[in-house]
Amino acid sequence: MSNFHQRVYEAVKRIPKGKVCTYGCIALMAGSPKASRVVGYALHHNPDPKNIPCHRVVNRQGRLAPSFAFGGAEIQKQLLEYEGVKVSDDGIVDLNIYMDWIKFN
DNA sequence: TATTTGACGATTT
DNA sequence: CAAATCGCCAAAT
Repeated sequence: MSNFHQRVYEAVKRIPKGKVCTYGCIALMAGSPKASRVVGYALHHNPDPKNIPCHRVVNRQGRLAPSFAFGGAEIQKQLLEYEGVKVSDDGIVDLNIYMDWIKFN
């Protein structure tokens, strides 16, 4: 298994409950700031759905991935709200609020 | 080894 | 504001 995917998985697992992270951010933590695409690719494989909260991962706009297909954007929205994340009707989250945990990493 | 592809990002039209 | 385009990187075939 490639070290890169491994890094991505660990990074996603590190996301605190009630917080979210962007693909680019995970890519940055994984060691490649530009590999945001690969992050999505890795999560798409999702070898460990029970430990990998993909619903906490959103795109740069704080918007739920349009091509998201793990059950529908509504599901992700509900999951995030259940964890205390405010989600707009369009499925937009406040990155300014939920990205602040990153500076502690 | 080379080509294709994809849960993205940022910029331009 | 929405669609199109280019750039980026690694995995899959």
